[in-house]
Amino acid sequence: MRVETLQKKEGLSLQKTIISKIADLINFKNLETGDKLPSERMLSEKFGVTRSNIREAIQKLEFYGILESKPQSGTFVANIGIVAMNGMIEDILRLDDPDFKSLVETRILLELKTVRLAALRRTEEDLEKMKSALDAYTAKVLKGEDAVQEDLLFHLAIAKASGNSTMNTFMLIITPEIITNFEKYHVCDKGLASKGIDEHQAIYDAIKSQEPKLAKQKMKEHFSVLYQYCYNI
Amino acid sequence: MRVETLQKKEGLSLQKTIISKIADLINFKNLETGDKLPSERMLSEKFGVTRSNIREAIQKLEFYGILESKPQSGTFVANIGIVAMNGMIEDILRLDDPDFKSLVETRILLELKTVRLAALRRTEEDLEKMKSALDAYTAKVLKGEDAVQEDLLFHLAIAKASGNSTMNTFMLIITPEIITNFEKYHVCDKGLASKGIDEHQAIYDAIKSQEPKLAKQKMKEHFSVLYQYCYNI
DNA sequence: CAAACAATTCTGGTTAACCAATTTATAACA
DNA sequence: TGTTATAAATTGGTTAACCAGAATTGTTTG
Repeated sequence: MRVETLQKKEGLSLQKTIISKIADLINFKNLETGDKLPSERMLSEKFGVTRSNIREAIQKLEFYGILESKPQSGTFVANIGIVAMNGMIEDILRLDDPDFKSLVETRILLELKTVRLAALRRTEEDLEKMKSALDAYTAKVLKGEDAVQEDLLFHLAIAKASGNSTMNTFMLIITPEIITNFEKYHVCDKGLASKGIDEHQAIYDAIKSQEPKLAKQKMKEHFSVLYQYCYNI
Repeated sequence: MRVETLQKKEGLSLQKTIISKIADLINFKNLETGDKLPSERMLSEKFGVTRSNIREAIQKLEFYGILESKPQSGTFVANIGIVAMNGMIEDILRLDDPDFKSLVETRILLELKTVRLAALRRTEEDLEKMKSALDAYTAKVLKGEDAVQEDLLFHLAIAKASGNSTMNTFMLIITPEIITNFEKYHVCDKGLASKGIDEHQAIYDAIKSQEPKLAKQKMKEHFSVLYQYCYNI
């Protein structure tokens, strides 16, 4: 276990080293938007690491939109400028793993927005999805079973109904970590389950009747426990 | 170009097919949290695709926290339950590429929060970072040059100062796309550049003097043009 | 001298063989 | 029979060879 973690950290810091070296290279050689990077093979030799290491680093920089790989051609500096690139790489290198409070804080922010948008934009199909998720949640709770998953599926259905694909994606990204941490820390109290049903129902009704402010208000009430966790403790 | 796009789409739909098949497999075999998936080799044979394809699909599901690969052991269903998994996979499969308006809408939401948090939590070091980004932006604008990058670096510095690593990451994710689309659609008007300096300065001052509400208000004013683009046009 | 063509080199992507660690099966011993 | 020790098979990860296509260079021809 300790070895695995260590290796992972070593691997991560190796990747960071490579990213940093690539950034240095771009700066030192004054590469500009659209210029071609040295080939992966050349970089791997130059830095004394394997081509796989280089590829991983490049792929990460590609994910953040800094580089762009074209098959059978080369890897190029994307059309964000050098200044932005340097700033972003600096940020990427110092990125910490998200802590749970950051996650919750972000979730609350996102959901207060998605629920408002959902109330404005939801289609009939969206309503059906939310309804079935809500029913599944209610059924589980009434049986006295754990319903964290169904809970979050209802919230994801709202995100979907918001019509904002970026927020939908972000909700998908943070949801699994929320689930695991919820179970780990036992944040949610089972005694509040039946209360949860009413709250969900109220949110659903507000979305159905297309009242954005009411929907946001109901969501806020639903999050009151989370608020406490996030800011009071 | 058309061929490349087509191939990419084919590759993407192939991946979606595989993801879908993996989900079917988990459901059909009633695999539960912690259970082991068939080996990559077996899956590749079963689905009639290469192991690389399988690995990519698994990695994507790993990114969303649905699966978990352990070296020299196997790939396992993560400890989010089956119900949540099915819901999430459904969402993942239908995820569209984010449109620009979603992006802008999300950016506005994030920044109105990060600027508030930054006003509350900023350290002296954060202030220095923001100041230097601000100076770089001002200098460029006064020289009459394009300063989209410096602009966004200032905003990223604010995200950093918010102390919320999740929001910081999300800002990093959407920033490159914002930059390229800004340049493509010429959303920002150069005539407004000097106005931008004042607005940035006002935001910085509010953060420095730790006035969250004022900071949010100033950011809102700064975004007025974006608001118009996002909701009026 | 310039333009068109051909062959060679170089590119990122892909595939298959390899590796070390793990798990399982087998056997030997108490 | 139960337990431990050992060997064989299986795992995800890694590496290196391979591929098709793009880019470049060199040659030839008008």
